[in-house]
Amino acid sequence: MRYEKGQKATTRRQILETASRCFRRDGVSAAGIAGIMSEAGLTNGAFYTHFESKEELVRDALVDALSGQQLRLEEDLRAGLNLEAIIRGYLSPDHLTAPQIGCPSAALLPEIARQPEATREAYEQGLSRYVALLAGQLENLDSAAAHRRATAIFALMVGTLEFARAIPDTAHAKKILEDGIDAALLLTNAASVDVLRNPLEHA
Amino acid sequence: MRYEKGQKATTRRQILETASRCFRRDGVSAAGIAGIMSEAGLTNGAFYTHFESKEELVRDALVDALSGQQLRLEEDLRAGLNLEAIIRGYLSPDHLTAPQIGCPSAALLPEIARQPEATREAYEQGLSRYVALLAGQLENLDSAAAHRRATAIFALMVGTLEFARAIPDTAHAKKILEDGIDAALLLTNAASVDVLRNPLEHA
DNA sequence: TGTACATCAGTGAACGCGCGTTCACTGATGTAC
DNA sequence: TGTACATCAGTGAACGCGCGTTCACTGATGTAC
Repeated sequence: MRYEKGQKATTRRQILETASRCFRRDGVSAAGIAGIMSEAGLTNGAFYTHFESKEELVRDALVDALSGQQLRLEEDLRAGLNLEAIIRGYLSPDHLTAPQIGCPSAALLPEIARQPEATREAYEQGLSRYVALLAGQLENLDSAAAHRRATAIFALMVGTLEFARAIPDTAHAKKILEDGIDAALLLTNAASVDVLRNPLEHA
Repeated sequence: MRYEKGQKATTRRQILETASRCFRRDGVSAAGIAGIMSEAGLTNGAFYTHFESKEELVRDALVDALSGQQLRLEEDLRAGLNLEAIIRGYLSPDHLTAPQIGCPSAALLPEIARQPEATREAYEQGLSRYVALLAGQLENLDSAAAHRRATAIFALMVGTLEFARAIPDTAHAKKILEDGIDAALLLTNAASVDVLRNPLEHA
């Protein structure tokens, strides 16, 4: 059959979004083409009409997930949420239990480190953009320091969510999320290491 | 042939250590039994003399890697290293480029979250013991607060190392490690969130 | 001391299965006349 | 307006391959007599 104009682009979107979900849920190497295609409502053969290889799908799906995450953050900021609200949302029980639609970093980071260079470059760009958005919310630091601090805050958020997802004790997992929130807020509010080492000198 | 007494235990150790390296290097689902066995100098058939399944190997290899990490930390502390030195060692270029013999959390966390409950329970125990050791180094906080802070510091360390490993730009990766060190030290030295919010009140 | 046998860690081929990828084919729709 | 043909997204079987796992077999050594 011949399909309506735009049909191919729609299908590609569908595959991309399904793959992005499958990768975050099952891991990149554990998620197979046939499974992704069938979950997208298609058969395995159609895959190569849209992508050259699994490697290309991984890269495109990662880019898609990263830009989705960025867009959601931009919306949240436009809606007036402050950094504390962003952090609380990220380290929430909802995000804990929904890796398949959540942060691609928290779901895939060590596996991204094992991907080909092109994929890792795409990741680096997505990460930098996201960190830049967070850095813009740190008003008590100059631009360079804010970027450095935002990198660490996001690393803390990712590591905390990964811990909480890995352990089977749900109550303990939620406590870990709380610990992460407290420390992230501390990093958000602290002006510099020096202030902490000797608060009086900076009074 | 019949082997000397203790031969079987030695071989099991050899398989375990090889597997532990392969899992951290390639990921759990990407590392295969045949590859691990051949890297251990054996053939695939011998595997089931020592382990019931890949799942059991994963769990045992993870436990082994976690206890190895704990032992190394205990040695470092006995040798007089303080928390800052521990953090600098963890977020060092050497650790960045040697995931196969490094921290199992940084190499495997999202994949651990997808393992069967028994494996995740084993991970939770290993993590708790490690965090408890770190907490013991936070002298400016009471025991409960130290444990909570240590959890966050370790999450920051893990997240930072994962970021640095994922991005292909080595110079940028090393900057990220530095950002992680600064923030981790800040969390190490800060007494509480309140101090940071209003330093003067606590003078 | 010498010989026959039991032991069992390790070998290597084979099992069914799912992987990523290829390809001849289908068939509804757009286009040409 | 009606008909013949070209298009091409999608189908589904098949490719070689490696996966986790099984199993009949090997053969050096310990043990029994």
